[in-house]
Amino acid sequence: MDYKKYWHTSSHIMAQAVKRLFPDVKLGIGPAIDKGFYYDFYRKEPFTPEELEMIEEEMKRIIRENYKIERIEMSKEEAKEILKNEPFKLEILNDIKGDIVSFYKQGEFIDLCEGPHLNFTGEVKFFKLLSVSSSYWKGDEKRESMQRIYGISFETEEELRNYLRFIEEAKERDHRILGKKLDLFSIHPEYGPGLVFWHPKGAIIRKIIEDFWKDIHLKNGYEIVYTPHIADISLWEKSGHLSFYSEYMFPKMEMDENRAYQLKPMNCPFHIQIYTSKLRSYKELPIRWAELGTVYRYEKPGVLHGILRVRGFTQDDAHIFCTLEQLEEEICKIIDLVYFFLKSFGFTEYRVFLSTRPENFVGTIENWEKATKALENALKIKNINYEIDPGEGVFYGPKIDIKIKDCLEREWQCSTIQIDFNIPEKFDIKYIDKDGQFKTPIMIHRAILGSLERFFGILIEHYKGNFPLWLAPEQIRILPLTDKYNDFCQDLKKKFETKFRVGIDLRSEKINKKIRDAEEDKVPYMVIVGEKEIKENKLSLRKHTKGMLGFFTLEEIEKKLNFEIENKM
RNA sequence: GCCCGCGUAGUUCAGUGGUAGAACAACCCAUUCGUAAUGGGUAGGUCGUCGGUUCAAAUCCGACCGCGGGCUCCA
Repeated sequence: MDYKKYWHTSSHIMAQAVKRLFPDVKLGIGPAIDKGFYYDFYRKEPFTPEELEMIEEEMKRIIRENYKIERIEMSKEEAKEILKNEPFKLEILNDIKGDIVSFYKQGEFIDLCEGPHLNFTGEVKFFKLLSVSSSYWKGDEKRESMQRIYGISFETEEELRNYLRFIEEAKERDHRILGKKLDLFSIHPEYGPGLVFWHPKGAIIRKIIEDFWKDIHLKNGYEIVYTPHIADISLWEKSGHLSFYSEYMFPKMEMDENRAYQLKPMNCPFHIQIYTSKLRSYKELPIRWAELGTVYRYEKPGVLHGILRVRGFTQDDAHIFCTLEQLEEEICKIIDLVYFFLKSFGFTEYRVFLSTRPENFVGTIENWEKATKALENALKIKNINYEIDPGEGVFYGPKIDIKIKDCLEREWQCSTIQIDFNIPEKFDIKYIDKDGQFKTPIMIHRAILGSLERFFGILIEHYKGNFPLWLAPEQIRILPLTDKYNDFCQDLKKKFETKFRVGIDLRSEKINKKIRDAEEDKVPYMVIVGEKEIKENKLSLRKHTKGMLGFFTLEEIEKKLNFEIENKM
């Protein structure tokens, strides 16, 4: 089923309804999007929920009236006459190349549009208008603010219901809500919007991720480095950040002795300093330096979002210094590492993008082509399907971006592999080659998880807070049936504690209440102890969301849990 | 940054000009129970901040800060 066409027609039906109800509203654009459709209208006031209902009713009428949808072609001159009262449409008309343009007409409504569309308005069966928001005309903040109405439509009522349920499901997974409920992190806007405070339960997950990350990097030919959070402003002048990145940088800190320091928005200039601390030989290359480097960027107020978009974050950064000949193999190795990490966290679906040379770039076209070729070859060697994003590379080099799909099929970009010709030249870094000549290495920037903050937010939503055992902050909670068994349970806790992260609920509550609270805290395993367990020397094991598993010995439980942890289940 | 909406107890929310409320959580007491909420009590709020209107402001108006939905941007 080609939903693009379906949704595009739905958006025209919505525009027709709006035009009938509010004739003064001017039309913008109304495309189908990944999931649904929208139409931008120019109007002073936003649409109210009541008006949305009116629009929905009118749309139902248009669908019932079942107009034939006709494609009409005409010259631009004729089109201008039809669109004389639609300033935004006229602007689009002027941008269109060629002399003939197409319109689509249904009933009294006609719209400049390339199509394609359905044949009749009655083919749209079930729809819902979802939200209203504003957007800039042509995405340009200097232009008019349009009112955008989003909607979704399907052929069957069931599909519509499923989609609405999906929206509800996504809300339940919201990392901002789960983060608060599960006591993982907080943000204190009065003391710093976009700055994340990791609570003990969130911090233990971060520690596990960091340890895993360091371990795997050391086993894969990387060396770990640490660099400062601030440096003299001159470093940022030299790197070029002050001229091309200053709008994202926190203001400099003026000091005495004529010095000013700058909080780092990126780690690369620091790694370069380590590189230049001595003379390098070709024998050392490739050099792979990794750092969980905390950077600060002054993101615009409106773009902050939970811990997915923040102002202080820790990148799982690495810089690889290598020769052009080594480039392809290094990229292959990075891709392997990316896939290994993503799989470990339960992400198995990816989309890969190769971004090529943008209009503004540094370096020679020859180098750009070599680097792009290297990225492309690596993808081919790895047999990876990829899409090309023409002109979307960073100004200093081409890149590969890997987007992961979470369990709701939502896409997130974490991993990025960027080739950089610029910075090695800016800092004039060299190595001595076989022939005794000084040469400039190529640098690769790469991040796998992206940032720990964003990745953690994605993980929370992906798992809905039900972390796999290896990540769960509290792996087991011991629930004594009554106070009588508290001492026994305290001893049991000591035994488990040598191998697992264990909690205990000693409140004089009923077992049902203790279970309910443990379930709500999303603790993977509950061990319930009463008369029976002590007598038979077996423990009652309950799994989160699954319920009672049966009776097991301490050893059996340890073995089972260890297996799950080792396999990251 | 722009458009719109919102800001009341730790949390979720009620309260539209006249003495600040509920539930959950916390604390205390009672209860000792077999796989998703035992009962009772106590404590907790300059109603985001500043200013204005008014005899009187959580409530009306303005500015600022922040949050949310989008736009733009991005790890």
